[in-house]
Amino acid sequence: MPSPGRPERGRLAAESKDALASLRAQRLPLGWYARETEAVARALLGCALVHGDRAGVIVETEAYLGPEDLASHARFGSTARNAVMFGAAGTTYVYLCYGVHEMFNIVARDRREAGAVLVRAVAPLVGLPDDARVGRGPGKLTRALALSRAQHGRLLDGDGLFVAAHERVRPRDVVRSPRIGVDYAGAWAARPLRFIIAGHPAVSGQR
DNA sequence: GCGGGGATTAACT
DNA sequence: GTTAATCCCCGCG
Repeated sequence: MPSPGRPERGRLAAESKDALASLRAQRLPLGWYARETEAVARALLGCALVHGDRAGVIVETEAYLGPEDLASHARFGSTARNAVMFGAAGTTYVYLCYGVHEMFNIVARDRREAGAVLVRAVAPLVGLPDDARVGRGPGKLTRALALSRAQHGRLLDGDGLFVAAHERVRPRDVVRSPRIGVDYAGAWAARPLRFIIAGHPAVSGQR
């Protein structure tokens, strides 16, 4: 008999499978990302980020607007690393930060160039320990969801890696603030391009 | 090639 | 509050 704290393995797997199937049915089409970058960053809150058999609810994002945005990697124009930012909306942009952490971004823009949204935190949803800390922060979320540069440049239209509509977030629960860790960007550092679900335990910068 | 620095995190003092 | 870890990008010459 399985102990109360440790559900039987087959039952857990079946629940996860159902949850992932439901998410797949709610997958956002690529056209959804072809809008103003800020709007996408806001709308991603409450959506599920799914990779393989794991998923998290997005609770924190940042918008990087394009070459004119001095906090964005696009500020140097198109380079070997960031070229995908100048490509199709709905493409992943994954890079290594401080030689240690993988950062997961989604290209999101209308006609303007090179907009992208950094996903900074997720709450556990499927296949993750029920602990808000595992996805709290951009480097930790990629580890929790097993995302790395191996996923760089992929379109979010497959079954293995995608974003799905999940929870509706009320406007009054969304808070904007300056982006984290971009003090080098002059006036751009002060712009309120970070979006969080207010008070959510998985938002970074707590305890 | 070289040198400076980074969209972070955990472990210190 | 400070710092190490640790890789590779980018600008410049």
